[in-house]
Amino acid sequence: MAIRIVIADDHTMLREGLSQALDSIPDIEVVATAADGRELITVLGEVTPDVILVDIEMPRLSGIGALRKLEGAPPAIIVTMHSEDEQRRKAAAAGAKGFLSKSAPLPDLAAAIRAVAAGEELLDAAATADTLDRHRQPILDEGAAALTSRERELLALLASGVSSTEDLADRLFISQKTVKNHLASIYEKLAITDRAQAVVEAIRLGIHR
Amino acid sequence: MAIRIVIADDHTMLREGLSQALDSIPDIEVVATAADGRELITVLGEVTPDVILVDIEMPRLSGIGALRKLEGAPPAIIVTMHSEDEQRRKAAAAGAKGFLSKSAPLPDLAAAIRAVAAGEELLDAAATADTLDRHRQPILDEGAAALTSRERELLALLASGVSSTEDLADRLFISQKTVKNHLASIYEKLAITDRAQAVVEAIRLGIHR
DNA sequence: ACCAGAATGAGCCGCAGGCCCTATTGCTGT
DNA sequence: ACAGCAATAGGGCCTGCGGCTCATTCTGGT
Repeated sequence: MAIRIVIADDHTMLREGLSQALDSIPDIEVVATAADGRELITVLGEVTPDVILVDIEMPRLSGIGALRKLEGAPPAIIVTMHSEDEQRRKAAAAGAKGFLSKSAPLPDLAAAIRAVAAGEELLDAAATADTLDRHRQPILDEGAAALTSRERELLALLASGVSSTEDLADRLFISQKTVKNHLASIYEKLAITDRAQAVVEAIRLGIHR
Repeated sequence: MAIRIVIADDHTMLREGLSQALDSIPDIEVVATAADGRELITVLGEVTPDVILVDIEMPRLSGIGALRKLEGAPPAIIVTMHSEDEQRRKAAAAGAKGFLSKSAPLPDLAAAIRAVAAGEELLDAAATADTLDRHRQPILDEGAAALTSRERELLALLASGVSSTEDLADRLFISQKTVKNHLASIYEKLAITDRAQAVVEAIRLGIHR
């Protein structure tokens, strides 16, 4: 269901941070990480993700170097510090399907992952913005996409710790009956049975605040 | 309660990624981020965190440059790409209280934040490992720290979507009665009243799997 | 003009969940 | 030897929650 990705970067803070951030996006799942090119090659022998994110500058074996050795590997997005045209050219030559600066906002990265997973390319700097826009929306599972705005509000409140029917009703300025009706509707759409599971789903789907 | 921090780094992926990762640590709260030195100075005029994480290389105004201008600012940890002694010296001269490589593991960063928040310094490379070890443990609030291992197990199951007493009992190989007793004990310790709130707390405290 | 769906509200009912109390066993630290 | 606590289990009580059905109003799309 979710797009499975592997992240390769030698800086643990970026690697782990990005890993958690992307994992919290409902249609993206980080299945493994690697600290350098060789580790990436090893990891790709064990798991088969849909997309790989690769830093250029890494010890032992660079991202570009790893890509050259990886024939028939999953589509790669090169993530780099300084986005110079020279590097973009090298990345394309090494077989990368996408190219993005580390200064790019997270929603852009998510969109890039979806685009590449869908078979598109993000190499031409001029066309990138347009391609990204076409993949802005997260691919939610059926039920989650069917939630109405009021249902999302209620879910967000639940996920913030407001659990009783009375409190929910007060916060939303509606009757307790309506709260229960909304909840029943949420349960049906998300295929769950109670508030505890609703909180789990709300957080998994990133429905907060 | 939690240690309030601000993150300054020009690479959005590291900034946002780290922000989410650190925010998920129960005793750390990211209150703001900045994309360069000048933004950092502006931000510090609006919020007063306990610790600031500062990258060295940033456009417009570098981390070191910003620190020099910030007299009486919160204690800073310099986070850098290449941890050379030369930079470490400059950071110390600019008034930084800590110095850490971006290749450092996240638990080390969390420990460094706790150490600096507690008034310690992490400038001497030789003493760093030792200081970090003294701050490995997250400062949980009273209730959370008082949870027993069995209670944590139960909470983790709850947070994974197992919500009914029956299912919980089956998974833990205990009677439904005992499940209810454990839950009651959890409610008391965390000052909550039901399973939905328990899930919220479990995830906030990072009790998963 | 019409229909589908969102948002609101209600009644009814059965059971699970939360609350209070008690009890036994086994481990740990003093 | 003893106190304290974790982990286990049971009984009773009562309310809130979830399931089922129905009704009204307003909006947006065809």
